[in-house]
Amino acid sequence: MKISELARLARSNAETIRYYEREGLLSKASRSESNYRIYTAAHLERLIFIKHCRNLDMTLGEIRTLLRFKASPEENCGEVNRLLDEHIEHVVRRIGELQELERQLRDLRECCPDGRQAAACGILEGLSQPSLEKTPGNHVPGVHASFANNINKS
Amino acid sequence: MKISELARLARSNAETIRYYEREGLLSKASRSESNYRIYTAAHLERLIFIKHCRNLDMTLGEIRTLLRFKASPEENCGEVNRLLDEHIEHVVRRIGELQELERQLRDLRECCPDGRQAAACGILEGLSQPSLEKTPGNHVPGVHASFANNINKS
DNA sequence: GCTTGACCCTGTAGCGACTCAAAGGTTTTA
DNA sequence: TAAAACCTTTGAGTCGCTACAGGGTCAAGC
Ligand SMILES: [Zn+2]
Ligand SMILES: [Zn+2]
Ligand SMILES: [Zn+2]
Ligand SMILES: [Zn+2]
Repeated sequence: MKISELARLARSNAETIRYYEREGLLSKASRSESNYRIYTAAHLERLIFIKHCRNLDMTLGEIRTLLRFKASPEENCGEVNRLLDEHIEHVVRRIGELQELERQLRDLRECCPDGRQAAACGILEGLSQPSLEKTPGNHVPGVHASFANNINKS
Repeated sequence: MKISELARLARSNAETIRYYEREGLLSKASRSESNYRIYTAAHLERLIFIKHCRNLDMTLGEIRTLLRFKASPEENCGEVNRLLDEHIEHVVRRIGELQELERQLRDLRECCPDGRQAAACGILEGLSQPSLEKTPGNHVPGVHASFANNINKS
């Protein structure tokens, strides 16, 4: 099959598939006479696997590790289980950060229940106070970014 | 003061400050004879405001809006309050997505409580099943990315 | 006076995981 | 036969920084 059919079957899209090939997640497809990529059922299976992992918010690095284990079925899967445990920890930690964030935001929101002049807005005022800085290791964009981003000193 | 002192006082760093200037969040500093940026207390105040907003995981776009209101104190702050409500919604939605993710990950983890051969690993097997696709609008990297990213068709 | 080191500047590239568009080649359909 | 619908490569854009590289400036110590 050609790339757009593979994309349709995996509910992915062609550009993502080419990207995965560049990144080495998907092995290079064979080519037709006119240089079109030709895929097999094995490619589809692998792409679906990747998609499931991405649905679970794993990084491509984590997925690469899982794929290595899929490729060597005789090895012990302890590392797979450990990877999943760690990833669960990534998600749990991020949930905690966001819950703390929600608390802070709701506190702030209560500073201005009604519409006033901006000069008297409790929210703008609250954001100007130096007291808000207590947040520990937050403002993390993604589930993983808490580790990548927090190499800042702050 | 020069840029690194501003950075120290705001617990930020010089490169970020220059980036904010490029992005128009911080007004251009005046320059010394030797072309160094020279900052005032007003810059510090504004930078601290920005930092608080970032600590609350707002985007630079959201922050830009808030800064506009700070700059025009006679306007009604209803839009500020609305922006905050929407941002709280961003966070709440992301928490929900991540909780669903955590459930799915824990389900998957239970498929392989012990270390086996990778060929028999319940996790690798679970990820290969086509059943996992139920997740609705997920695999979203950040609090906001759920809106930016989900313009994909999937 | 001279060197060292700590600053400062601009400009560019990189991160992750794509997404989009340009500019062209091929295949299918009307 | 011509238009539409594919396919190809390449390069740039997203977000919020961070990290160079390759320079200029400045204060202190010798
Ligand atoms: Zn993870
Ligand atoms: Zn208000
Ligand atoms: Zn928001
Ligand atoms: Zn296992």
